[in-house]
Amino acid sequence: MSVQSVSKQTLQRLPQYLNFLKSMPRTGAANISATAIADALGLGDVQVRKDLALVSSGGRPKVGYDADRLIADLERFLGYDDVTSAVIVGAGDLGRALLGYGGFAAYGIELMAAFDRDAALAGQNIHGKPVFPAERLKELCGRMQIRIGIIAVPAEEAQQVCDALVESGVRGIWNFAPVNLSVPENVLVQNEDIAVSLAVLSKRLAQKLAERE
Amino acid sequence: MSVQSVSKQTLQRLPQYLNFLKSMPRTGAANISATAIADALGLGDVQVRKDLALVSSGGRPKVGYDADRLIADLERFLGYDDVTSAVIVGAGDLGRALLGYGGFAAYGIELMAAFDRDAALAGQNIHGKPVFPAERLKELCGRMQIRIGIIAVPAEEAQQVCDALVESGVRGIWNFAPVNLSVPENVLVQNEDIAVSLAVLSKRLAQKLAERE
DNA sequence: TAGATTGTTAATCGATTAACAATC
DNA sequence: TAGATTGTTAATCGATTAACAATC
Repeated sequence: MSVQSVSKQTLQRLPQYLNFLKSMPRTGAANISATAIADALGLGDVQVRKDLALVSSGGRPKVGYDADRLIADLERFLGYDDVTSAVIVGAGDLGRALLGYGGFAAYGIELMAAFDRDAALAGQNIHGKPVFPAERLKELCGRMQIRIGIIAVPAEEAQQVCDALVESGVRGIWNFAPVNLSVPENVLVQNEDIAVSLAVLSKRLAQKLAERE
Repeated sequence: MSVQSVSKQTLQRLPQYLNFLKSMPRTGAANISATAIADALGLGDVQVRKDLALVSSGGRPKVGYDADRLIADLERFLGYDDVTSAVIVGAGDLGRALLGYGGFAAYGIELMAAFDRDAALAGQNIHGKPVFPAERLKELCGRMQIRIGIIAVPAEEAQQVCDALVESGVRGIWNFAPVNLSVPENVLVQNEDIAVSLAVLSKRLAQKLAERE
């Protein structure tokens, strides 16, 4: 299947549409217009229409889009169909929160297990997923053909965990530790930096408060 | 103090620079060039220089920037100087993880307390911050002059929590629940959508894996 | 038919990159 | 002086918006 290319901005809006559509009360005839989506999310209607055109061809003049079909089209586009196995390393607060997040499936990511250094956690189930001791990481990731590793350990351990994941065949790393990981060229790293949002929030608020003066 | 305007893209890169500079080993003469930063973060050197020019005027030809001064300039620009009080609502896994995140201060956000519906949590300290029962939210937020509320409760409760925060005078809301909150016009909402990153990761990986075929 | 809505083509806007002058 | 680096001005690139035709 060809992977269509899509701009980063558009790609960031698509999950919002999906999210919004899923949260809509499903009452009877479930059609929705691009304009309604745009209003709800504070975007331009033309922009929404253009984004959706990349994903679905189900829009009908005067009627809008069939919500269920649009959800299905968005999920297909975003990867629902070809499932990738993932593990989380680090079963602390953040790791647990991620284990409890139910939305992975919609993006084609299947969370198989967690790993933790703490032997007391190993053997437990968290949100229905098994926790294994860190020593078994390489062995099990190799065996389970894990493609994505999610790093939720303290900054000091992140590089080491990253190396172990790469050795066991992981191709993509979602890094929640505030560190710049070094990886071989064929491995993809995506940094999840809470500080980015924090800065944006802080700045927007400062601007807003300043306006009012 | 005037709040300079800065593009969204630039604003998203500034915390990365700050992060990187802070994680650098501080060995002797601590100068760093825009090119070095760019290489480390996978950006263009001209872009880094242009971003930094908005924040600092400490760059010297041939020498680069003084790392400590650049850190200070970034923090000042990002709001370190004018501190805003915040609370977290919801002391579940995610709330706890946020309470343990030490980086708020660098962006001028001071985390005062957490609230939770669960009476058993109230009275405890988590990562050194007090947890109060949800019933006291309005009273205490009003009294403490809280400006930012961080919502880390399940989706079903988010709107209700949001309303309570707004009533008690909160001006900015950082929402981790996958819901579109409705707020009065003078309140700022920033949605933290893990699904956005997830989608980006999933798509980038699919593209990467497809390339190799 | 008239009105609402989609989808496309052209114009505008903004961000990135390239080229270059300034400086230590 | 020569080379490395900053910072600025102009050119390019890409994304958003506006205008409009198509359609139910």
